[in-house]
Amino acid sequence: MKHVTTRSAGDTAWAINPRRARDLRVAAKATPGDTKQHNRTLVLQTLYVSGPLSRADIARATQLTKVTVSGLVAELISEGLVEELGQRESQGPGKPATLVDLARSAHAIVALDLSDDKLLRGAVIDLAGRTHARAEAARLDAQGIAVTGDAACELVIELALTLRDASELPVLGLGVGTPGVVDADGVVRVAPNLGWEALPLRQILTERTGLATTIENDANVAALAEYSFGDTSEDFALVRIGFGVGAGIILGGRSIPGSQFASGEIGQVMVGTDLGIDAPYNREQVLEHWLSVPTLTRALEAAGPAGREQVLREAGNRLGVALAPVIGMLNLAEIVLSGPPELVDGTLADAAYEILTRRTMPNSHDTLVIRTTGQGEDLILRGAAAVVLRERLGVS
Amino acid sequence: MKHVTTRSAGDTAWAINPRRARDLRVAAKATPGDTKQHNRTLVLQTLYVSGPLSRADIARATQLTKVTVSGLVAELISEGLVEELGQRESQGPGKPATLVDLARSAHAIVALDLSDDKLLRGAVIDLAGRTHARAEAARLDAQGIAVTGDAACELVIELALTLRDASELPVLGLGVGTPGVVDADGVVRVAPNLGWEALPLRQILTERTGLATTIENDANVAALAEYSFGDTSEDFALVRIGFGVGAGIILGGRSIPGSQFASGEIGQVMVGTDLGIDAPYNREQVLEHWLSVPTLTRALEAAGPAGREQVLREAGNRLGVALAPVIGMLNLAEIVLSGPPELVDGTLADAAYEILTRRTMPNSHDTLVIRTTGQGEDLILRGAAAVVLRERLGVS
DNA sequence: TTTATTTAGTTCATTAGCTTTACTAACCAT
DNA sequence: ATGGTTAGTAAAGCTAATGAACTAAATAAA
Repeated sequence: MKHVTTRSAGDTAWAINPRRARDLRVAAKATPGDTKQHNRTLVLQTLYVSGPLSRADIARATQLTKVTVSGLVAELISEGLVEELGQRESQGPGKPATLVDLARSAHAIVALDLSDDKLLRGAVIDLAGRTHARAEAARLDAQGIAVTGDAACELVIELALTLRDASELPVLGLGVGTPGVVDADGVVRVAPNLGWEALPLRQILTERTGLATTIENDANVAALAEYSFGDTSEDFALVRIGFGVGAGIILGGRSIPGSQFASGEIGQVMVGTDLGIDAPYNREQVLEHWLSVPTLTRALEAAGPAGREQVLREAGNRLGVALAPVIGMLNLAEIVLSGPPELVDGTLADAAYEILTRRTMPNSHDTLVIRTTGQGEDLILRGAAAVVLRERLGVS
Repeated sequence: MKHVTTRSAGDTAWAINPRRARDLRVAAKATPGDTKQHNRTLVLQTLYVSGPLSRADIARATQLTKVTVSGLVAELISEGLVEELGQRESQGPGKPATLVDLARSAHAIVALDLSDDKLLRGAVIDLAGRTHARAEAARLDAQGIAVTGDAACELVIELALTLRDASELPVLGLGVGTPGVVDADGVVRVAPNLGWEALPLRQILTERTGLATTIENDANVAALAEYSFGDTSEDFALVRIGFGVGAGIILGGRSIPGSQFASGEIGQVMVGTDLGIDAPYNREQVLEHWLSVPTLTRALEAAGPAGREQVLREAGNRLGVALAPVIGMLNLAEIVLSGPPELVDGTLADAAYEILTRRTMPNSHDTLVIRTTGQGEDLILRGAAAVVLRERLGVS
């Protein structure tokens, strides 16, 4: 029934993953200053999420003492990040509270969206999410061809400068959502669409604009926007259907960058086994072949009005097939689709959902939600702004 | 070329994700005590991965001052977690260093592996990874049928008690790797194989054994074992081929639990589109149909020696098809396979790799490594021990 | 009208923890 | 011996959070 053996120790000690030792160098010590930083951010975050509050409210919400909160708030006020709003009209006994809030209209963020192949877009957005100015720059040259490489980079710099100068508010930072692979240092490792390779965009923009700059992949910032301003859960993927197809992934409330900063590259994966299970890589069998805006548009034109449903259904089906293993693997709660509503909404999304339920077991999909984004046109701009909020204020 | 508009603010403020406000309740304030806890863990972690060191070495490695390190080390020594090893023979001028190290042979962990359908396994393992005792309990009743439900639970408790009592060292904690879905409170939400549903296993074991207990899914602890003691990167998935097929995922060095604590359920996902793209869910088309040990064994018997390669190749192919979207999506650096070596090693792994390279774009797979685990039979036991180390010492 | 109660926010002394500076201990080399 | 080097400790100081006591300003009750 039961079998017990006692051995002399010393046979098979384990070895510790050598790469972990290296990581340790990164693990930082903590100081009292870190404690303060943490609590400061906690206060900011509380205000950010829960609107105007009294110091006492903040103390209750954060579990910090009134004394500590008063000190932190005073500091934040002196930095201009928080402002007093006057007294709350008293409701019940006790001294009336003085309300404080993030100075939402006192700072702005410059956000850029480089995801479109024809038009670079940008905006000045304040901390309340209000747009104060917009600017666009056509990516086309005199011959009507999209500019790339250094010329495109110059266009981006110009756009950033224009918006920086258009802002009447002090600018907290510059956030950029760009297609391509962006590493943790803000270097665009590769962005075929823009003709960039190993372009240190963050450094360039920081130098040229004087603004604290953050660069991230467009699908990632889109996911962050959805997470910050949508009604998402903590585990979801946003699939962006545009010139290409890419995804941004949030797990446990954290953005997933991938080992090579190339997460979300779902568009280039083969879908289905139409050509046999061991068929070689074939561009006609990758997800983008069915799902990108250019190919979808072409297919819809070719099919005519009668074939429209069929084309959209096929696209949704393929998306479902591609996502099924991801859903099973990650136990996602939600898939958010972003793309032209007339293409994505309805049939396409429905078909994807149906295929997902057909290809994964109920456990994996019975709480799954699939829906389209409610953030509209400004998804990327908002995401770029959210990235700056996260980096500069620890708020998100 | 460029088009700038300045709007009055106030048009479209963003709304903050309402679920975030709720999460805030979890976000905790920091106190000076947290700082100390952090640094204490940092010292432990440093000793854990870098072997015996002098106090001065630790100070250099952690960036803490010698004074702080001396204080923390003194405390850890008084708790019995760290011990002085005597002087290092001097090499060069200066006072010779006194070496200290984790008291690796002074504490033990009781680890249980419930993943096998016939045999519950357990061991007493010290902090160096040496096995001090082993015990097993057959899951079969008098009729030779695997016990489930409460009877299985009793068997687990007995096994834990046996090992606890067999340990001559003080026991730091009890770690359990079990099949099924386990939530953050150590409740087994569902484990069909063991006939458990909503079983508060952690609570039960804590009460019955008096040991600090941690329960996690078997594939997750396997991944953690590989991450702790293998030579993995920070972004990988471990695919466990056993009675079923499940996976554990580590991204950025963190374990991914999934929104419903059910990550890694890759075995129940349909693979390929043999029956058409919109075929209904079919157990004959899910990954486990080709890849689990029982089905593989059966297929190999049916095929005979001549068909062996073909069967293994097909299984590897299916695994590759299922993993391709996951690889593209997560940009994993590595896939680790765990299962009977005679089945998994070689043809199966090779086929999976080849399919992966055929179904994902080079960017996604050109640095991808696929290999089998080097942790052997004790993978789950080691993982269960690693979980306890992580929970109790913050070390991993 | 006066008094008690309640809530907001501040002042002050205390505690916890890390750091700097200064020191002793112990070793090597000249 | 003496100077230089490294390990480790002691004492004082700085930062940050805390608890107790206090003031301020309102409502409710007597």
